[in-house]
Amino acid sequence: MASIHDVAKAAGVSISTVSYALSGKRSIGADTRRRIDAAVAELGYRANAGARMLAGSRTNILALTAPLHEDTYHPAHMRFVMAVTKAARARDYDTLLLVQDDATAGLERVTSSALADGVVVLDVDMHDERIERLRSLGARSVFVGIPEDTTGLRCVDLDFEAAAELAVDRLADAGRRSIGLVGHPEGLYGRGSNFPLRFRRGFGEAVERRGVAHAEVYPEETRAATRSAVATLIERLPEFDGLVLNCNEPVARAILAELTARGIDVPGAVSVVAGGANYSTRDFAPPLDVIPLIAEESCERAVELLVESIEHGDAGEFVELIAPRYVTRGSVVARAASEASPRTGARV
Amino acid sequence: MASIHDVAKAAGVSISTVSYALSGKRSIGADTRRRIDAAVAELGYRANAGARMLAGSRTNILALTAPLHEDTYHPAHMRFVMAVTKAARARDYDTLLLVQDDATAGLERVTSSALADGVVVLDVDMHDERIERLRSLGARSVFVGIPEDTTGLRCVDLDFEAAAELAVDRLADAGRRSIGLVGHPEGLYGRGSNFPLRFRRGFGEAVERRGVAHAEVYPEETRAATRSAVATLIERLPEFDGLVLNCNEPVARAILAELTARGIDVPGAVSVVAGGANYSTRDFAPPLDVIPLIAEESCERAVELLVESIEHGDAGEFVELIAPRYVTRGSVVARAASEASPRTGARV
DNA sequence: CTGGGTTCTCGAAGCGTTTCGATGCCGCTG
DNA sequence: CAGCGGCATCGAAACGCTTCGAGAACCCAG
Repeated sequence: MASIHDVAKAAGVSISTVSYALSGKRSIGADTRRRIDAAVAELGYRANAGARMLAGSRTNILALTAPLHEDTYHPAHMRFVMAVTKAARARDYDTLLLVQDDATAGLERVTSSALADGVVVLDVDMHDERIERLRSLGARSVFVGIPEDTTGLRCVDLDFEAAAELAVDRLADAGRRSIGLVGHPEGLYGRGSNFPLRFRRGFGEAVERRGVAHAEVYPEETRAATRSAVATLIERLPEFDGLVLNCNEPVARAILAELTARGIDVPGAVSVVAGGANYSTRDFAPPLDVIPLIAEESCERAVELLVESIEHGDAGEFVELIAPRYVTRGSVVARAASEASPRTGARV
Repeated sequence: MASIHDVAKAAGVSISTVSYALSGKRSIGADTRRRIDAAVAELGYRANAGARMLAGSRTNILALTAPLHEDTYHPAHMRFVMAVTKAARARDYDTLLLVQDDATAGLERVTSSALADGVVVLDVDMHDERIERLRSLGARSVFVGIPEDTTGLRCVDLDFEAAAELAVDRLADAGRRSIGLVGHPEGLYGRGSNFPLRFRRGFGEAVERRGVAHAEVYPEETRAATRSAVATLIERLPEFDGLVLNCNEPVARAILAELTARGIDVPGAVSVVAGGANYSTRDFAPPLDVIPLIAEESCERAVELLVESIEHGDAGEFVELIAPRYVTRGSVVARAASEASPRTGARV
């Protein structure tokens, strides 16, 4: 493997000149630069990563801690992992994957051995054990998600509370007075996963503020569960006419199918909004209004901020919430004033 | 951050003694070892990764090239990524993720900069562009999957051909004479994804050998597609009485549901085997006989072989096929000899 | 012609490990 | 008691890069 030594020799210059030519940290004569570039190309030179880390005290590696839980929804999880990796590469960083038990234990390993310059934290719980670990290690990190106590942390995420409020507001604005929430499976809330809880909190505040009737269900991804979830909503909300979905794609589809099967017209009888959805609702029947959760967006921003802090050393804590965008696809319509019971009406 | 220097001073020994104590490559006096261990613990010492790479010319990092295609089935993909990462950690290796366009381009970067000691190749295509790249780089690698030309490569995977044959044989042994195959979506075969093709090849050979009627369908993951897939099988196979599934879980469930919806009795009228399935069939209705594809198994072995070659330098090419295991759950039963047309019979 | 800037290049000092010979010391054998 | 083999330890030389300080060459103003 060619070393910087070989390049220097081939170009007839010193090692340091090669280094400066490649890093661009000092000006280099045009001719010298040409000869160096030629030598690099010919030898296929690539700086040794270990040497570079040692001398430069920078690794150009980001650790990505992404634990996998029993109830993790793989497609979404994968999308975030990919998004972080892509964003890192765009800034010339590689990504080291920390999973399972190592998602926590590995943090110490990679940071205190200076294997990674920073850590991207995915799948954040409200009281995440990685927070303390990271704090005590003094490691540079960014959370994609907002835990309960953000003191000293840097966090980026979609503003799920605002997203939930936005969804409720749109439904309420359309005259919907009885709004259901289809959330994630119970377990997620139980273990403190941050975004379902934040969404639910926003939902609770919004229905309160708007003074609308409401009910929540948390179905698993099975046909039976989604079926009974719809039944529960109908039972608990006599005037059920609005629905906010904050669940994964298969559940969303199943809920919609169940409404259809019951002869409930969407959006006439029940208007529906998908909130914080990491999937497209364009090919749903009908297509749903949606407040999208775009993995690329959060992850891009998170990596950007992390890399900036690595390279320019500006620390400081912050919580950056990404404002929700509302995409209209026609699944929310004004409620016909005359209708006494929308569901009954729809059954005709 | 404490360096080996600090540890040496704290323990009152030389640097090299600390190094040998930690690596175990030379014997160390009991008392010295105790003092070193104490110093390490107290200082929270952890060897600098860059320095270790440079001096030891080993990084303890594996690159994992896992491109994501349009049609990638995320849960399965994720399972393999996780399995590789876990297996690597068990041997004290970290995993660097190479995705997207970087899945190929990144190979050169990480190997020629000596960032990784070896490469695990996932999601292998029959004519994979990474093969040539890896060959020309002379990089240590292991493929999880079997491409068309394996010259000079090391490959590990479930023996999908044998799995398909096993599935057909079991059905044929049970007297099934008209066997359908539900494969993956067309696109996968088109782009040359290796395992669906290998499974299909095995299926083709087996039905030929056993002299049974056969038909193949390749549904997408939509209700309409699975429905029409079943219709096609029935149409093409007048005596349709056996079915091999080599598709993803949602499709498998949908196919089964469709059979049920049509009043086709499983396993009586049509016996079913899931082949090369990366999901559990235990909670299917009915539970299916299965030849499982266990990500952990292939990935464990792949990493084991890769690490061994890194650490003991034994190169050499090989193709290691993991023998299929057949798990009986009762979805294959002997065909009643009297029945003329099993499907018709089942409808009663 | 001198002095002071630029601009480009170089040598050398690290960075924190691993690893290869020593070396000193011990107990044993002949 | 000399000589020898083993064990435990040490010093120093890499490993390949980055970066600092300095020097050479040149130009321009005074």
